[in-house]
Amino acid sequence: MPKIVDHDERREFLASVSAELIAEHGLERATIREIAARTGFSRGVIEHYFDDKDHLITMAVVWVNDRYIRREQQATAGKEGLAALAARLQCVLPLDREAVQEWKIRLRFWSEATYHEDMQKILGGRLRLSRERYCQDLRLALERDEVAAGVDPERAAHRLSHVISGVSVHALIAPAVYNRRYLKEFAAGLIEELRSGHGALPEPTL
Amino acid sequence: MPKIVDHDERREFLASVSAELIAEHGLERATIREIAARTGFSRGVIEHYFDDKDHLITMAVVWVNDRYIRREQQATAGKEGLAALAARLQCVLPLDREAVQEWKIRLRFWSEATYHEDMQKILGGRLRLSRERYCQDLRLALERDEVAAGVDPERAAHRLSHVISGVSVHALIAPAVYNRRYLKEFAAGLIEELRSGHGALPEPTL
Amino acid sequence: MPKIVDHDERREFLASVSAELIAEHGLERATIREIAARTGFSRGVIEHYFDDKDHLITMAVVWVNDRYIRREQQATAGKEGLAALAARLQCVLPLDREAVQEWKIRLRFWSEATYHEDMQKILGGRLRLSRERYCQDLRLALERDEVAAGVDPERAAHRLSHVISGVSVHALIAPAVYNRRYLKEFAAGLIEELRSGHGALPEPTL
Amino acid sequence: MPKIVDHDERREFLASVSAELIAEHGLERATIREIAARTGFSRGVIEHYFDDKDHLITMAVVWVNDRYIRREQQATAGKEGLAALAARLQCVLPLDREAVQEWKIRLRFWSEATYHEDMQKILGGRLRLSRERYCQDLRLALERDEVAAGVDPERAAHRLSHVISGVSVHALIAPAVYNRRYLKEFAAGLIEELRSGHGALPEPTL
DNA sequence: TATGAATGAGTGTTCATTCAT
DNA sequence: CATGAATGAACACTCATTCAT
Repeated sequence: MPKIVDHDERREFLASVSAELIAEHGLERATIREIAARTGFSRGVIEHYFDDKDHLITMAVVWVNDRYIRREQQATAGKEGLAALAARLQCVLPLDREAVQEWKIRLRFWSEATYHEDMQKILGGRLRLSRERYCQDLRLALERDEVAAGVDPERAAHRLSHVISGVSVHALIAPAVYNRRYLKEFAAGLIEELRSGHGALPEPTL
Repeated sequence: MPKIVDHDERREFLASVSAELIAEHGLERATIREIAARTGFSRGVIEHYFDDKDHLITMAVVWVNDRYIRREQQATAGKEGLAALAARLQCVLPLDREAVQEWKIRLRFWSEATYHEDMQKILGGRLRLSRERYCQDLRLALERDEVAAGVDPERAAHRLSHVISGVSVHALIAPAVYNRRYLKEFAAGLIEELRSGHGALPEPTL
Repeated sequence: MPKIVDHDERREFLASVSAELIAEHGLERATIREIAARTGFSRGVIEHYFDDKDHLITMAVVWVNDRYIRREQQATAGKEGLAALAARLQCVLPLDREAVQEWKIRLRFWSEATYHEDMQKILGGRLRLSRERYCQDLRLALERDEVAAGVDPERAAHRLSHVISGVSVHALIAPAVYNRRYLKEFAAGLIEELRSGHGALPEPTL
Repeated sequence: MPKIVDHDERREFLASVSAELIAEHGLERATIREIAARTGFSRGVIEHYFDDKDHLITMAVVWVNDRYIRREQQATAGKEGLAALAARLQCVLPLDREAVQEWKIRLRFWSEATYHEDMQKILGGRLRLSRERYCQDLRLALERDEVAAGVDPERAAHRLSHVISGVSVHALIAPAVYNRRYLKEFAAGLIEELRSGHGALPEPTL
């Protein structure tokens, strides 16, 4: 019998190393050679676990997202409404190594999605899902009177989604300005804004 | 008698074609070969105008930014305060081909800036400059009572910057959802919010 | 208790699948991986039955020839002279799937024999044997006055061998022209020619 | 100005070296690396002259055929009828190094044509053309009474084509038996047969 | 006996870059 | 000034083969 190897585990390991590499030095340096070198495996071993490089990269993207989702679920476990939303914010903003890594990778593949329709579908879908989670939190928060009555959960969720992406991306390219402290205050500000109803955006008068 | 060639013009032309290529098919396909083929120049001519590929790419980034700045200056000429801010929004949001192209390129190089310090410095600087322009608009708007008194121009400028980046990037990866109409309404909403003072963010209670 | 496996049978099976693959997609695609995938065996099992890939390929060639010989023996059983020769023709010409497969493989390995002496020895030997079978048929046919008296069996056998190879190979590369009907008429023509003595080649006047 | 290189000449040179390599060690060893090594160029140079390997190989095949056609034209210049046919035979049969080389390559690509439709079309077309040249010779020979009246030029041309391919291929795999002397006598026999009318094949009685 | 994990050589290809002309 | 010939490094990928289990 051959050496027993947990394929899924190994696949996950390789995907995680790929993700690390992408976050560290960019997608272009995430070559099979480099990944093999980092993992200590030979180049050929990767073909055992992935059809080709595309598959590997895709799995790296999936792995990063899965990790993020898991983190978010853990952080929001038992929470609802505004508390859950606050937890989500803590999770998604690039406040720790993992979240920073995730944003670097997200940024790279958002760029990729610009001219790859498949990627656009995947990443666009994820964007929608995360926005829907925000929306659900807001709806529950509204029911519980945790947020001002004037807040439109749909619009606010869109707005939150934008502002989170914006500030996170900015934190990557201007980390001195948009540092941990800034991000934390920013997150607190967002929550407070919803609570006070300042986030109840007026209908634009076109 | 040497052929008379306007070096700067040609350099700019080459940079513009590079930018086009990057926006169209990604940085990876913006090879010297492809640029040479598109411009009709020989591969060798490119090294005359650029030290190496990095230089060429950098100039493409510069070119895109210059074009954007020029557009913004044209759009805001003679305007001040909230009107200028509104004009800036119209300019920067991916509402037309040029702005979309710019965002595609920006997105790609923001990703690059993640692990290239030089690029981070350049792009971080630009981010600051554009934020300062927003801030200046807001200050003038405050003086003229175009925006609610409670608005903190600094904080609002940061916030604007984030939300603009966020919605623009989202428009690239989910163009069906964040389409032209959405963006236009969104821009109008932002202006209205400032005017009405809903954008006057409360201090977060940490 | 060890699993009981008929080694020869399995070896033959593997060889036959290899032959199939060679005929279908060429020698280059007859990889161990592909053979393993087609047979359902693991890659490793193949090395148990064959020293290396060369051995496997050689056995595929042997298998194809064996199959052909068996077919020819069946077809000529109880026949002698011109009747046997006609049967041989029906057997060897690419008139059915099996014969076509055989010719594809033969053609590929004749090419191989061009620069591999071992293969040349094997295939050259087979060529001689098949020619000798033709010759023997002709000798008997002469004894029985089935063919014209002037026919030199040696020379005619050589000639038959050439023309059979030629028309068969041509049928592979121009199947529209050299179709089943052509081949059948051609075979009949060859027999008729021997019968009538038109095949009694004059000595060349050098 | 760059070094001036005759592209066609260089392309032809590279194609000829490829053809040589194919004839010597088979298509599989005709790698770009090996070709580059033989020519003394670097690997990269080949991309200057050929789109990809397929192009290179195709040109090698074309080159071989062109050379053969040129040789045939030279040999048949000023000749007609049976004399031209005899000259063609001298040319095509593997009597010298060049013709042997051509047959080795032909054989390899005939095998390829077995499962590549494009190649089948090309090689099938060439087969037809060469047969038509035989046919034309025969028609003229008939007009001049160089061949027996009963000869059907169409049928004889097909037959010639087959037998030439057959004996040539056999000469490659059994060179000891089908040596130069055999081939020469064989060619003479073919001509004599046509002259004497023995080649006037009777209609098969199906 | 059988498996499949692991290896590493070899392939075509793309590319930035150098440099003689 | 400008060309494009030439180079060689790097890449993904395929494959036969080895070997511990």
